Parts: sequence; C-alpha cells; structure tokens
Amino acid sequence: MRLYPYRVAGEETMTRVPETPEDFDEFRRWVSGVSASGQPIGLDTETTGLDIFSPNYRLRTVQFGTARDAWVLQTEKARSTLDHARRALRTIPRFLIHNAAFDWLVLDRHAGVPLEELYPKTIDTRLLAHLHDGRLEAEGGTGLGLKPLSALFVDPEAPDTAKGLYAEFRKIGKTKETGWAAIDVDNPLFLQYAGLDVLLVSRLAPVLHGLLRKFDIPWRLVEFEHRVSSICSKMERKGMRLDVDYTRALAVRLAKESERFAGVAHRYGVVSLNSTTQVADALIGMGETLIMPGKSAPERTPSGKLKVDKAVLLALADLDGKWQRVGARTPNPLADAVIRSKRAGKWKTAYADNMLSGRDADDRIHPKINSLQARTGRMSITNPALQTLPSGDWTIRRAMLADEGKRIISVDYAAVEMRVLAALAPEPRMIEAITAGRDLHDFTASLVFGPNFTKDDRKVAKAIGFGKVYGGGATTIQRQTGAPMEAVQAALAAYNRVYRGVTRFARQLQSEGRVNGYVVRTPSGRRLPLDRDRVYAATNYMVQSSARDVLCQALVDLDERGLGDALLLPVHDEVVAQADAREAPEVAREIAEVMAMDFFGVPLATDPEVGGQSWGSLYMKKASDLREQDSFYAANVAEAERVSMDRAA
DNA sequence: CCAGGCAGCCAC
DNA sequence: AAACGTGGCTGCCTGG
Repeated sequence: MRLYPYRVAGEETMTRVPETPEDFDEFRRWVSGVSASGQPIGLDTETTGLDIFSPNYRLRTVQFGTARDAWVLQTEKARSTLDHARRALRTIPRFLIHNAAFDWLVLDRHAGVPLEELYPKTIDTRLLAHLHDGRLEAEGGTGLGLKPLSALFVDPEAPDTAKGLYAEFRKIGKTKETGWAAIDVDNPLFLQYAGLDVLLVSRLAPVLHGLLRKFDIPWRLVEFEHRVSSICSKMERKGMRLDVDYTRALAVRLAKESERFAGVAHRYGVVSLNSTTQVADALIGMGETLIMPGKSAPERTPSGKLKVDKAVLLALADLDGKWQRVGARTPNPLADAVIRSKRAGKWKTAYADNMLSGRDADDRIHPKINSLQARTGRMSITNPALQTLPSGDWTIRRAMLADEGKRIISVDYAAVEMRVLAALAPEPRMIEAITAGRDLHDFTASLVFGPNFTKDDRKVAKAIGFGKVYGGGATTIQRQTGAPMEAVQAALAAYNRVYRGVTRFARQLQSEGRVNGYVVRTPSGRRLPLDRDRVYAATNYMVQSSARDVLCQALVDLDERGLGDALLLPVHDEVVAQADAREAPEVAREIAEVMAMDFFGVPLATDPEVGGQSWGSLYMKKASDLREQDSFYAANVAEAERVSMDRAA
C-alpha cells in the first residue's frame, strides 16, 4: 500500500493506493463499512482527457473517499483493479461528485457502470454550488470549479490540483492537454492530487448543503437539476451522427475559400487577417475613413483601437446583414476579402474541423452538454458549440444526421421570452393578445403606432420588445432599426404607457434586488445575484432564467413520457430530436404537445417541424437549396477523398 | 513554448 | 436618467 498523508483544513488525511491482495482486502472492508453507514462517499476519476468518446480514451484511476480517507484505484493497471472499483461503484449507496456529468459518462463508457445506476445515488457539488451562486469568479461569484470552491469553503491553502499537475506535465515535456494521458500512473503528485479531489468534495458538500438551507433553496430544485443533468448526459452519451464525407468535403471547400480571399487581402498588405490593426491600417492606406454612415468619427473598441468588425467591413464591402449588395457605394475589395476569408476560416475550424476531430469510432459526435452553466442557469453546449451553428445558411448543419432511417425533428417555443415576460410582469394586455393567438409584435405596433402601422413601425415595436427583455435602451433600438432618435423615444414612451405592467415589473425587480442584498428570485426558487452597477439586468435575468427552467421542465416531462430516447439536443428554446421516418410527424406532434405548457396563466405554444436526414434540411428554405446540396455533394466529396489520400501519401 | 487576455463573431 | 442579456471558440498578442 502506498500512503500519502496530507493536511486539509488543519486535519490529517490519508490517501491510500492499494497494491497487494491484502491492500485490496482492506479496501473492500472499508467499502463495506462506509456502505453500511450510509454516508455519502466522494467519487472522482482521472482519465486521459476530456474526449470521453474518442477511440484512444482511457480511464486511469477511480477515487473514493471521505473527509479523512481517500482511496486511489489504479484501474488502468489491471483488470482486477477495475473490478474492485466496479464493485465499490455498485455497493456504495450514495456518492458525492463534482461535475457528475463528466464522471457518469466516463464510468458508463469505460467502467461499464451505467449512468442510470449512478444518477439516483449522486449529489453533484457543482450543481449545489451553482444553486448557491451561479457566477464565475470573474463575475464576482464563488466560481464553479472544485479548486475555487474548496479554497473558499474548505481550506484556503488547498492546492489547485489541476494547475499543480500542469507543472508536473511540463517536467516530462507535456502540456496541459497532453499531460493527462502521459503522466506516470505511479507519479506521487498525481496520486496525491487524485486522492485530494475526493477529500475536498467530501468536505465541500456539507458546507454547500448548509448554504442552500441558509438561503432557502428548495430541495425540489436540487432534485430537478440532478434530473435535468442526467437527461442531458443521456443525450451526450447517444451523441449525433456525423456525415463524415460531407464534412471533409466542406472543410476542404471552406479552406480553399478562406485561402483564396486571404490571397486577395495579402495583395493589399494584410498578412494576418485577424489582426484588426493590420486591416485598419491597410483600409486607411486605401483612403477609407472607417466612419460608419451617419456618424462623424470612426468607432473604437473599449481599448481605443479602431473598430473593424463585421458591421464596418460589410458597410465598406457594400453588403447588408444578409450579404446582399446594397448599391450604396463601390465595394472595397479588401474589406470584402477580409470578411469572406474570416467567415470561411472560422466555419472550417470551429465547426467542420471540430466535428471531424471529436467523433467516435462510429462517426458520432458527443458534444458536451452543460445543463446548468450560465449565471441565469442557461445551458451551454461545447466541443463543438452546437448551439451556435450558423442558422442563416444550411451548410454547417447539413453535417449532422439523424440515425439511419430516421428524420430530424425540431420543436421550438413561440416567442418564449416575450411570453415569460408577459406572465412574470404580469402584463394583462400582452397576455390577452398572446391568449388570442395574435402576433405579439404586430399587436404592439398597433398599440404604439395605431392600426395602420407600417413595416418599419413593426420593426421598431419588435426591437423595443427585445430591448425590454435584454435591458437595452433607445440608443440600441436606434442602432438596430435605423429609425430617427426622436421617433424611437416617442415609441418607447408609448410602449411604456400601453404596457404599464412591464415597466412596473422592471422597477419593482430592481428595488427588490437592492433591498435583498442584490439578489432576485425566480419562481422556481433560483437565486440570481445582480451586479451593483447593472441592476437593470434583473429583468433579463428573470426572463432568461425562467425560460431556461421552462425548457428543462419540458425535458423532464418528455423523459417522463418515454420520449427521452428521441432527444438529441436542447437549444435554449428548442428541442432537436429524431424518430423513424414513418412516425416522425406523429412523434414531433407528441413532443410539441408535451412541451406546450401554461406558465402562470400564459400559454407557451410550440411549433413542431420535421426535416429529412440532416439537421441542415430544416434550414433549406428554397428548392434551389436542395439542388445546391446535391451539386455540392457531387463536386466536393470526390475532391475531398483525393485530398485526404494526398495527405496520407 | 505555453497559458491566458483581448477582440471579434456565431447562436438564442 | 440611462443602462444589450447569456454563452463558446478563434487568432492575435503578451507575459512568464
């Protein structure tokens, strides 16, 4: 037995690494003892990295522990060690895991213990921490990582085990990415820190429980978040099929496009297209002023640099937001080349390449779904960021496929944030219009501008609606709509008169926040800390957080109704799913029915859509899109094969 | 050489 | 009085 003593919060702890049969007997007796006591046991894993589903992935150690005793099982060393870990995973009745979504999937895939078995036994300290304070350290919160939380609530001297290991990785010539797989499994610091993580999680949990009691966080919310997390983990485990041939071809095409336009930019002296300084200098050298239409000076970034973002470049290239010619000026060829090259480059690396590199042996990708991420509780999806795929163009989403013989389904909520705002305020006139099934922006425009409102009026009404949800003001609405400032201000005043409930809600929320120590509460019981200098954001937080809770409730309801297997992804106000081709319309209707709900007297309507095999099919608006897809396929796939053969050769 | 901050851009 | 919210990912750039 290898022993690693360590002082945590002034108390002696011991980490044990069993080696001999007698050591493992002792581990088994320890497991029996703690199981009989019923106390929750800290659980953690060390692995080769974060890409759980990639073909070369390995589970390296499994750790169990209490506040004083930790065990590190070097499962990669022997099948029998893994069996000891599996027995413990099945015997121990309750676990404490920090960020369980990760360890569930690791153990599900690499230790053969299904997440369905682990989920009911788990308390996830990351979820507890988020329910206490969902802000990152940079936002003034406690942070959500084991390190910052332990430093705050367990022991200020607790080492950053990950960072400490990076230094160890450097000694063997590895980086923070490559070190996890390369470090010797007998490395003393590695074993020490592996044990420390379960000692810390065991000590963190009771502190967080106390804080949740202190702040009256309802236990049903804790249970709800664990349920949501398990449903998202099931989606992550299933993943989504990738059309590898198409994606390879797409990557080649995007690379060529990016290179071609980069070549144009080079001719104007721009070497690094992402260097805003170079681009600004070159444009000024061509005689451009960088002054946006209607302005008297060029815009600058917060640090004072000349702004050369998409809006500036599109204007110089004589293109509108949809990349169509405006006809207002002669296009600047450099501006045009820079935006086109950057877009193609980003689409290639952030989307196409990421999809290809993250796929498993069955060509499925398993994006990480963080069920409780933003300070409002909003979810996020990473590796790749599937919630941010371009929606104005089908080419990226076309890479993702439903399973063989199935079709893609999408069901989204209609104007969910506006409806949630109407319900929370409450705003009777808005609720009436929603209940009557009217288009909300049309209705608002008719109230603000009269029954004969124009298209531009509707645009202003819509911008004000979003402005209320986001906390924006007249300046923002002016910028978005291009309407004269006086007209925007008059419309805002009219909006505030007709929707008094919204104005009152925003005011009350802010004063409530100030009175209650800069925290507001959602109907679900979630605490939303406010920034003192941005108390106006309270309205947005309430709306965004409640809309998130609505979608998560829908996920739970869908799972409850046996539709969990159909789910592929949550996208803020939308669920992406799949079903056998013949049943797809029926399944889509069923999902839409389950999702539709009443939110404090306001109906939340849903809109089911059934596509073809690919996710992109839902974004092909015209017949020409389908033809383009076919010709793309014919032209590019063969070429991509040739390119990858060249590379291999 | 690596890690992390900044600017910019993708989504809802 | 007015106040655009939440994320992830890239390349560039700087500091260690």
